[in-house]
Amino acid sequence: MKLTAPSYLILGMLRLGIRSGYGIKKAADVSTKHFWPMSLAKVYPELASLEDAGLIVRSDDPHGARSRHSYEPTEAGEQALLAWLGSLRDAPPHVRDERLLRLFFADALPRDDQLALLRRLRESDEAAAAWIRQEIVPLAGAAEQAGTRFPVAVARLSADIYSFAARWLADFEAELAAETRSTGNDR
Amino acid sequence: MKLTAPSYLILGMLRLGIRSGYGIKKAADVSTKHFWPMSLAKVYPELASLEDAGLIVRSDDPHGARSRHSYEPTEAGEQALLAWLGSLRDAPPHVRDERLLRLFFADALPRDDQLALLRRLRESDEAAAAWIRQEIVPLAGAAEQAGTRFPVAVARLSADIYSFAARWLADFEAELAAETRSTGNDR
DNA sequence: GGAAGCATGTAAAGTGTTACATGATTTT
DNA sequence: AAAATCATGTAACACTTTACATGCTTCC
Repeated sequence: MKLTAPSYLILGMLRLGIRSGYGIKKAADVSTKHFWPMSLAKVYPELASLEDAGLIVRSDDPHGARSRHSYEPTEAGEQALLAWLGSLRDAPPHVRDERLLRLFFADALPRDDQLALLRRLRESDEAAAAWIRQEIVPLAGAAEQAGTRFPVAVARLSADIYSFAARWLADFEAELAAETRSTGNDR
Repeated sequence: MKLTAPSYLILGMLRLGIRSGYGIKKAADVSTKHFWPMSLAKVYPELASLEDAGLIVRSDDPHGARSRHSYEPTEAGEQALLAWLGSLRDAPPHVRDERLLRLFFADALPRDDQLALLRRLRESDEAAAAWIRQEIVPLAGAAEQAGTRFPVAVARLSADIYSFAARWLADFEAELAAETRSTGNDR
Protein backbone atom coordinates (compact mmCIF):
# COMPACT_ATOMS: atom_id res chain seq x y z
CA MET A 1 0.00 0.00 0.00
CA LYS A 2 1.21 3.43 -0.93
CA LEU A 3 0.62 5.98 1.81
CA THR A 4 -0.70 9.34 0.70
CA ALA A 5 -1.60 12.55 2.50
CA PRO A 6 -5.11 11.30 3.43
CA SER A 7 -3.50 8.23 5.00
CA TYR A 8 -1.41 10.45 7.26
CA LEU A 9 -4.36 12.70 7.99
CA ILE A 10 -6.20 9.67 9.33
CA LEU A 11 -3.18 8.33 11.21
CA GLY A 12 -2.68 11.77 12.72
CA MET A 13 -6.28 12.10 13.81
CA LEU A 14 -6.18 8.65 15.41
CA ARG A 15 -3.02 9.65 17.22
CA LEU A 16 -4.87 12.68 18.61
CA GLY A 17 -7.34 10.26 20.19
CA ILE A 18 -10.20 10.26 17.69
CA ARG A 19 -11.59 6.77 17.30
CA SER A 20 -14.27 6.35 14.62
CA GLY A 21 -14.34 7.09 10.90
CA TYR A 22 -17.26 9.41 11.42
CA GLY A 23 -15.34 11.17 14.18
CA ILE A 24 -12.32 11.65 11.92
CA LYS A 25 -14.50 13.26 9.27
CA LYS A 26 -16.09 15.57 11.81
CA ALA A 27 -12.75 16.55 13.29
CA ALA A 28 -11.29 17.18 9.83
CA ASP A 29 -14.22 19.45 8.99
CA VAL A 30 -13.39 21.75 11.88
CA SER A 31 -9.64 21.66 11.63
CA THR A 32 -7.87 20.45 8.51
CA LYS A 33 -10.67 21.17 6.03
CA HIS A 34 -9.11 24.47 4.93
CA PHE A 35 -5.93 22.89 3.67
CA TRP A 36 -7.01 19.29 3.19
CA PRO A 37 -10.73 18.61 2.65
CA MET A 38 -11.82 15.00 2.92
CA SER A 39 -15.12 13.22 2.37
CA LEU A 40 -16.55 10.30 4.33
CA ALA A 41 -16.38 8.19 1.17
CA LYS A 42 -12.62 8.65 1.37
CA VAL A 43 -12.30 7.92 5.08
CA TYR A 44 -13.82 4.44 5.22
CA PRO A 45 -11.88 2.79 2.37
CA GLU A 46 -8.70 4.44 3.64
CA LEU A 47 -9.27 3.02 7.13
CA ALA A 48 -9.70 -0.43 5.60
CA SER A 49 -6.45 -0.06 3.62
CA LEU A 50 -4.53 1.11 6.66
CA GLU A 51 -5.83 -1.86 8.61
CA ASP A 52 -4.80 -4.24 5.81
CA ALA A 53 -1.35 -2.68 5.87
CA GLY A 54 -1.09 -3.28 9.60
CA LEU A 55 -0.77 0.40 10.47
CA ILE A 56 -3.96 0.55 12.52
CA VAL A 57 -6.05 -1.98 14.43
CA ARG A 58 -9.81 -2.08 14.58
CA SER A 59 -11.98 -3.16 17.49
CA ASP A 60 -15.74 -3.15 17.87
CA ASP A 61 -17.14 -0.47 20.11
CA PRO A 62 -20.93 -0.46 19.66
CA HIS A 63 -23.08 2.19 21.27
CA GLY A 64 -26.26 0.34 22.20
CA ALA A 65 -27.44 -1.33 19.02
CA ARG A 66 -25.57 1.16 16.85
CA SER A 67 -22.37 -0.32 15.53
CA ARG A 68 -19.12 1.58 15.89
CA HIS A 69 -15.53 0.70 15.10
CA SER A 70 -12.70 1.97 17.22
CA TYR A 71 -9.35 2.35 15.48
CA GLU A 72 -5.90 2.79 16.95
CA PRO A 73 -2.47 3.18 15.32
CA THR A 74 -0.12 0.23 15.73
CA GLU A 75 3.57 0.71 16.47
CA ALA A 76 4.19 0.55 12.71
CA GLY A 77 1.48 3.17 12.20
CA GLU A 78 3.10 5.55 14.70
CA GLN A 79 6.44 5.08 12.98
CA ALA A 80 4.94 5.75 9.55
CA LEU A 81 3.39 8.98 10.81
CA LEU A 82 6.66 10.14 12.39
CA ALA A 83 8.62 9.28 9.26
CA TRP A 84 6.24 11.35 7.13
CA LEU A 85 6.29 14.27 9.56
CA GLY A 86 10.08 14.33 9.46
CA SER A 87 10.48 13.68 5.74
CA LEU A 88 12.14 16.39 3.70
CA ARG A 89 10.34 16.39 0.40
CA ASP A 90 7.29 18.66 0.31
CA ALA A 91 4.66 18.36 -2.33
CA PRO A 92 3.85 21.89 -3.50
CA PRO A 93 0.49 23.26 -2.36
CA HIS A 94 -2.35 22.90 -4.77
CA VAL A 95 -4.90 25.72 -4.86
CA ARG A 96 -8.06 26.08 -6.92
CA ASP A 97 -9.75 29.42 -6.36
CA GLU A 98 -12.34 30.54 -8.87
CA ARG A 99 -12.60 33.90 -7.13
CA LEU A 100 -8.97 34.75 -7.89
CA LEU A 101 -9.48 33.63 -11.46
CA ARG A 102 -12.30 36.16 -11.74
CA LEU A 103 -10.11 38.85 -10.28
CA PHE A 104 -7.34 37.99 -12.72
CA PHE A 105 -9.64 38.66 -15.69
CA ALA A 106 -11.46 41.60 -14.11
CA ASP A 107 -10.03 44.06 -16.63
CA ALA A 108 -12.88 43.04 -18.92
CA LEU A 109 -15.44 44.46 -16.48
CA PRO A 110 -16.65 48.05 -16.11
CA ARG A 111 -15.19 49.84 -13.10
CA ASP A 112 -18.29 49.49 -10.93
CA ASP A 113 -18.33 45.73 -11.36
CA GLN A 114 -14.61 45.57 -10.62
CA LEU A 115 -15.23 47.34 -7.32
CA ALA A 116 -18.15 45.04 -6.53
CA LEU A 117 -15.99 42.00 -7.25
CA LEU A 118 -13.23 43.27 -4.98
CA ARG A 119 -15.74 43.94 -2.22
CA ARG A 120 -17.21 40.44 -2.47
CA LEU A 121 -13.77 38.90 -2.36
CA ARG A 122 -12.79 40.94 0.65
CA GLU A 123 -16.01 40.09 2.46
CA SER A 124 -15.61 36.39 1.84
CA ASP A 125 -12.05 36.50 3.21
CA GLU A 126 -13.26 38.44 6.23
CA ALA A 127 -15.99 35.87 6.78
CA ALA A 128 -13.51 33.01 6.51
CA ALA A 129 -11.20 34.63 9.05
CA ALA A 130 -14.08 35.29 11.44
CA TRP A 131 -15.37 31.75 11.08
CA ILE A 132 -11.99 30.24 11.87
CA ARG A 133 -11.50 32.50 14.88
CA GLN A 134 -14.94 31.77 16.29
CA GLU A 135 -15.43 28.12 15.42
CA ILE A 136 -12.02 26.53 15.09
CA VAL A 137 -9.56 28.40 17.28
CA PRO A 138 -11.57 27.84 20.51
CA LEU A 139 -11.83 24.10 19.81
CA ALA A 140 -8.14 23.81 19.02
CA GLY A 141 -7.35 26.07 21.96
CA ALA A 142 -8.91 23.53 24.32
CA ALA A 143 -6.50 20.90 23.02
CA GLU A 144 -3.65 23.32 23.58
CA GLN A 145 -4.07 22.90 27.33
CA ALA A 146 -3.23 19.23 26.84
CA GLY A 147 0.07 20.06 25.14
CA THR A 148 -1.24 19.94 21.58
CA ARG A 149 -0.32 23.36 20.32
CA PHE A 150 0.15 23.03 16.56
CA PRO A 151 -3.52 22.69 15.60
CA VAL A 152 -4.32 26.04 17.18
CA ALA A 153 -1.22 27.59 15.62
CA VAL A 154 -2.29 26.44 12.15
CA ALA A 155 -5.82 27.75 12.73
CA ARG A 156 -4.44 31.15 13.79
CA LEU A 157 -2.09 31.22 10.80
CA SER A 158 -4.98 30.51 8.43
CA ALA A 159 -7.19 33.16 10.01
CA ASP A 160 -4.36 35.71 9.92
CA ILE A 161 -3.71 34.99 6.25
CA TYR A 162 -7.40 35.51 5.40
CA SER A 163 -7.38 38.78 7.36
CA PHE A 164 -4.22 39.91 5.60
CA ALA A 165 -5.76 39.18 2.20
CA ALA A 166 -8.91 41.07 3.22
CA ARG A 167 -6.87 44.14 4.20
CA TRP A 168 -4.90 43.95 0.96
CA LEU A 169 -8.12 43.81 -1.05
CA ALA A 170 -9.58 46.70 0.93
CA ASP A 171 -6.54 48.82 0.09
CA PHE A 172 -6.76 47.98 -3.58
CA GLU A 173 -10.48 48.71 -3.54
CA ALA A 174 -9.84 52.13 -1.99
CA GLU A 175 -7.13 52.90 -4.54
CA LEU A 176 -9.41 52.00 -7.43
CA ALA A 177 -12.32 53.95 -5.99
CA ALA A 178 -10.12 57.02 -5.50
CA GLU A 179 -8.93 56.84 -9.11
CA THR A 180 -12.47 56.61 -10.37
CA ARG A 181 -13.52 59.67 -8.42
CA SER A 182 -10.57 61.78 -9.55
CA THR A 183 -10.69 60.89 -13.23
CA GLY A 184 -14.36 60.18 -13.66
CA ASN A 185 -13.28 57.42 -16.00
CA ASP A 186 -15.31 54.28 -15.39
CA ARG A 187 -12.94 52.06 -17.33
CA MET B 1 -22.20 22.32 -22.75
CA LYS B 2 -21.72 23.26 -19.12
CA LEU B 3 -19.12 25.97 -18.68
CA THR B 4 -16.71 25.48 -15.82
CA ALA B 5 -13.80 27.48 -14.43
CA PRO B 6 -11.32 26.05 -16.97
CA SER B 7 -13.66 27.16 -19.77
CA TYR B 8 -13.52 30.73 -18.49
CA LEU B 9 -9.78 30.53 -17.95
CA ILE B 10 -9.41 29.73 -21.64
CA LEU B 11 -11.92 32.34 -22.75
CA GLY B 12 -10.13 34.91 -20.60
CA MET B 13 -6.71 34.04 -22.01
CA LEU B 14 -8.03 34.28 -25.56
CA ARG B 15 -9.51 37.66 -24.72
CA LEU B 16 -6.05 38.77 -23.55
CA GLY B 17 -4.80 38.01 -27.05
CA ILE B 18 -3.27 34.56 -26.64
CA ARG B 19 -4.02 32.44 -29.69
CA SER B 20 -2.92 28.81 -29.46
CA GLY B 21 -3.66 26.02 -26.98
CA TYR B 22 0.02 25.68 -26.28
CA GLY B 23 0.24 29.42 -25.68
CA ILE B 24 -2.66 29.29 -23.22
CA LYS B 25 -0.92 26.58 -21.24
CA LYS B 26 2.34 28.53 -21.17
CA ALA B 27 0.58 31.73 -20.10
CA ALA B 28 -1.36 29.90 -17.39
CA ASP B 29 1.89 28.47 -16.03
CA VAL B 30 3.30 31.92 -15.42
CA SER B 31 0.14 33.60 -14.20
CA THR B 32 -2.89 31.60 -13.04
CA LYS B 33 -1.02 28.44 -12.05
CA HIS B 34 -0.96 29.41 -8.38
CA PHE B 35 -4.72 29.51 -8.02
CA TRP B 36 -5.82 27.42 -11.02
CA PRO B 37 -3.33 24.90 -12.40
CA MET B 38 -4.20 23.40 -15.77
CA SER B 39 -2.59 20.75 -17.93
CA LEU B 40 -2.30 20.65 -21.71
CA ALA B 41 -4.47 17.55 -21.75
CA LYS B 42 -7.20 19.75 -20.33
CA VAL B 43 -6.69 22.65 -22.72
CA TYR B 44 -7.20 20.88 -26.04
CA PRO B 45 -10.48 19.08 -25.33
CA GLU B 46 -11.80 22.24 -23.69
CA LEU B 47 -10.98 24.30 -26.79
CA ALA B 48 -12.84 21.75 -28.90
CA SER B 49 -15.90 21.95 -26.63
CA LEU B 50 -15.89 25.74 -26.65
CA GLU B 51 -15.73 25.68 -30.43
CA ASP B 52 -18.63 23.21 -30.61
CA ALA B 53 -20.60 25.52 -28.33
CA GLY B 54 -19.94 28.44 -30.65
CA LEU B 55 -18.09 30.47 -28.02
CA ILE B 56 -14.80 30.53 -29.92
CA VAL B 57 -13.79 30.20 -33.56
CA ARG B 58 -10.78 28.36 -34.87
CA SER B 59 -8.69 29.25 -37.88
CA ASP B 60 -5.54 27.66 -39.22
CA ASP B 61 -2.38 29.59 -38.64
CA PRO B 62 0.53 27.32 -39.59
CA HIS B 63 4.08 28.37 -38.91
CA GLY B 64 5.99 26.95 -41.83
CA ALA B 65 5.13 23.27 -41.95
CA ARG B 66 4.21 23.24 -38.25
CA SER B 67 0.47 23.32 -37.78
CA ARG B 68 -1.06 25.84 -35.45
CA HIS B 69 -4.64 26.75 -34.64
CA SER B 70 -5.59 30.29 -33.85
CA TYR B 71 -8.64 30.73 -31.63
CA GLU B 72 -10.72 33.80 -30.95
CA PRO B 73 -13.79 34.36 -28.78
CA THR B 74 -17.04 34.96 -30.65
CA GLU B 75 -19.53 37.57 -29.52
CA ALA B 76 -21.30 34.83 -27.53
CA GLY B 77 -17.95 33.88 -26.00
CA GLU B 78 -17.30 37.44 -24.86
CA GLN B 79 -20.75 37.61 -23.34
CA ALA B 80 -20.27 34.31 -21.51
CA LEU B 81 -17.02 35.57 -20.03
CA LEU B 82 -18.57 38.84 -18.90
CA ALA B 83 -21.56 37.05 -17.39
CA TRP B 84 -19.26 34.80 -15.37
CA LEU B 85 -17.07 37.69 -14.26
CA GLY B 86 -20.12 39.53 -12.98
CA SER B 87 -21.93 36.55 -11.50
CA LEU B 88 -22.54 36.61 -7.77
CA ARG B 89 -22.09 33.02 -6.67
CA ASP B 90 -18.56 32.17 -5.66
CA ALA B 91 -17.39 28.62 -5.36
CA PRO B 92 -15.34 28.40 -2.18
CA PRO B 93 -11.59 28.05 -2.67
CA HIS B 94 -10.21 24.58 -2.58
CA VAL B 95 -6.76 24.12 -1.05
CA ARG B 96 -4.65 21.00 -0.68
CA ASP B 97 -1.42 21.68 1.18
CA GLU B 98 0.48 18.71 2.55
CA ARG B 99 2.92 21.04 4.28
CA LEU B 100 0.20 22.53 6.48
CA LEU B 101 -1.05 19.04 7.24
CA ARG B 102 2.41 18.20 8.53
CA LEU B 103 2.47 21.33 10.63
CA PHE B 104 -0.95 20.50 12.05
CA PHE B 105 0.34 17.17 13.39
CA ALA B 106 3.77 18.44 14.37
CA ASP B 107 3.11 17.93 18.09
CA ALA B 108 4.18 14.33 17.54
CA LEU B 109 7.73 15.45 16.66
CA PRO B 110 10.61 16.27 18.99
CA ARG B 111 11.27 19.99 19.33
CA ASP B 112 14.26 20.07 16.99
CA ASP B 113 12.25 18.51 14.18
CA GLN B 114 9.41 20.93 14.83
CA LEU B 115 11.80 23.83 14.37
CA ALA B 116 13.25 22.26 11.22
CA LEU B 117 9.75 21.80 9.81
CA LEU B 118 8.86 25.42 10.51
CA ARG B 119 12.08 26.58 8.88
CA ARG B 120 11.41 24.52 5.73
CA LEU B 121 7.89 25.85 5.51
CA ARG B 122 9.06 29.42 5.90
CA GLU B 123 11.77 28.97 3.31
CA SER B 124 9.40 27.50 0.79
CA ASP B 125 7.00 30.43 1.26
CA GLU B 126 9.88 32.87 0.89
CA ALA B 127 10.96 31.10 -2.28
CA ALA B 128 7.43 31.20 -3.68
CA ALA B 129 7.16 34.94 -2.98
CA ALA B 130 10.54 35.61 -4.56
CA TRP B 131 9.70 33.54 -7.60
CA ILE B 132 6.44 35.38 -8.19
CA ARG B 133 8.10 38.78 -7.78
CA GLN B 134 10.95 37.92 -10.13
CA GLU B 135 9.25 35.82 -12.77
CA ILE B 136 5.59 36.76 -12.82
CA VAL B 137 5.23 40.37 -11.71
CA PRO B 138 7.54 41.73 -14.43
CA LEU B 139 5.65 39.85 -17.14
CA ALA B 140 2.29 40.99 -15.83
CA GLY B 141 3.70 44.47 -15.29
CA ALA B 142 4.39 44.75 -19.01
CA ALA B 143 0.72 44.09 -19.71
CA GLU B 144 -0.17 46.78 -17.18
CA GLN B 145 1.09 49.42 -19.59
CA ALA B 146 -1.57 48.26 -22.02
CA GLY B 147 -4.33 48.84 -19.47
CA THR B 148 -4.44 45.30 -18.13
CA ARG B 149 -3.85 45.85 -14.45
CA PHE B 150 -5.56 42.96 -12.66
CA PRO B 151 -3.07 40.23 -13.55
CA VAL B 152 -0.24 42.16 -11.92
CA ALA B 153 -2.45 42.95 -8.93
CA VAL B 154 -3.23 39.27 -8.40
CA ALA B 155 0.47 38.38 -8.74
CA ARG B 156 1.38 40.99 -6.12
CA LEU B 157 -1.39 39.80 -3.81
CA SER B 158 -0.14 36.22 -4.07
CA ALA B 159 3.46 37.23 -3.42
CA ASP B 160 2.44 39.40 -0.46
CA ILE B 161 0.43 36.55 1.04
CA TYR B 162 3.40 34.19 0.76
CA SER B 163 5.63 36.82 2.38
CA PHE B 164 3.12 37.36 5.16
CA ALA B 165 2.96 33.63 5.86
CA ALA B 166 6.76 33.47 5.87
CA ARG B 167 6.95 36.26 8.47
CA TRP B 168 4.28 34.59 10.58
CA LEU B 169 6.19 31.31 10.51
CA ALA B 170 9.46 33.09 11.36
CA ASP B 171 7.80 34.64 14.43
CA PHE B 172 6.43 31.30 15.55
CA GLU B 173 9.81 29.69 14.97
CA ALA B 174 11.48 32.35 17.12
CA GLU B 175 8.92 31.92 19.88
CA LEU B 176 9.41 28.17 19.93
CA ALA B 177 13.19 28.48 19.86
CA ALA B 178 13.13 30.95 22.76
CA GLU B 179 10.99 28.60 24.83
CA THR B 180 13.33 25.73 24.17
CA ARG B 181 16.35 27.72 25.31
CA SER B 182 14.69 28.98 28.48
CA THR B 183 13.24 25.67 29.64
CA GLY B 184 15.70 23.25 28.15
CA ASN B 185 12.70 21.07 27.42
CA ASP B 186 12.97 19.52 23.99
CA ARG B 187 9.28 18.53 23.88
C1' DG C 1 24.04 18.68 -35.69
C1' DG C 2 21.88 18.41 -31.31
C1' DA C 3 18.99 20.38 -27.73
C1' DA C 4 15.35 23.04 -26.43
C1' DG C 5 11.13 24.77 -27.42
C1' DC C 6 6.71 24.93 -30.26
C1' DA C 7 2.60 22.55 -31.29
C1' DT C 8 -1.31 19.13 -31.21
C1' DG C 9 -3.67 15.59 -29.55
C1' DT C 10 -5.20 10.75 -27.09
C1' DA C 11 -5.40 6.96 -23.61
C1' DA C 12 -4.86 5.20 -19.26
C1' DA C 13 -4.77 5.82 -14.64
C1' DG C 14 -5.57 8.03 -10.43
C1' DT C 15 -8.11 10.63 -7.11
C1' DG C 16 -11.85 12.23 -5.08
C1' DT C 17 -16.78 13.65 -4.64
C1' DT C 18 -21.87 13.20 -4.67
C1' DA C 19 -25.51 10.41 -4.18
C1' DC C 20 -27.38 6.26 -2.60
C1' DA C 21 -28.70 2.98 1.06
C1' DT C 22 -29.56 1.93 5.86
C1' DG C 23 -30.51 2.27 10.58
C1' DA C 24 -29.87 3.74 15.75
C1' DT C 25 -29.75 7.41 19.22
C1' DT C 26 -30.15 11.86 21.10
C1' DT C 27 -32.14 16.33 21.26
C1' DT C 28 -35.95 19.47 20.81
C1' DA D 1 -42.95 12.66 17.50
C1' DA D 2 -39.93 14.85 14.52
C1' DA D 3 -35.46 16.45 13.51
C1' DA D 4 -30.76 16.31 14.03
C1' DT D 5 -26.87 13.70 14.71
C1' DC D 6 -24.23 9.41 14.95
C1' DA D 7 -22.51 5.72 12.26
C1' DT D 8 -21.06 2.65 8.30
C1' DG D 9 -20.40 1.63 3.82
C1' DT D 10 -20.94 1.32 -1.71
C1' DA D 11 -21.61 2.78 -6.55
C1' DA D 12 -21.58 5.92 -10.03
C1' DC D 13 -19.65 9.78 -11.69
C1' DA D 14 -16.54 13.75 -12.52
C1' DC D 15 -12.38 15.68 -13.10
C1' DT D 16 -7.53 15.91 -13.89
C1' DT D 17 -3.03 14.42 -14.55
C1' DT D 18 0.75 11.55 -16.38
C1' DA D 19 2.32 9.24 -20.00
C1' DC D 20 2.21 8.29 -24.69
C1' DA D 21 2.71 9.56 -29.65
C1' DT D 22 4.35 12.65 -33.22
C1' DG D 23 6.79 16.07 -35.76
C1' DC D 24 8.56 20.93 -36.97
C1' DT D 25 11.53 25.09 -35.88
C1' DT D 26 14.76 27.86 -33.65
C1' DC D 27 18.82 28.50 -30.94
C1' DC D 28 23.50 27.22 -29.69
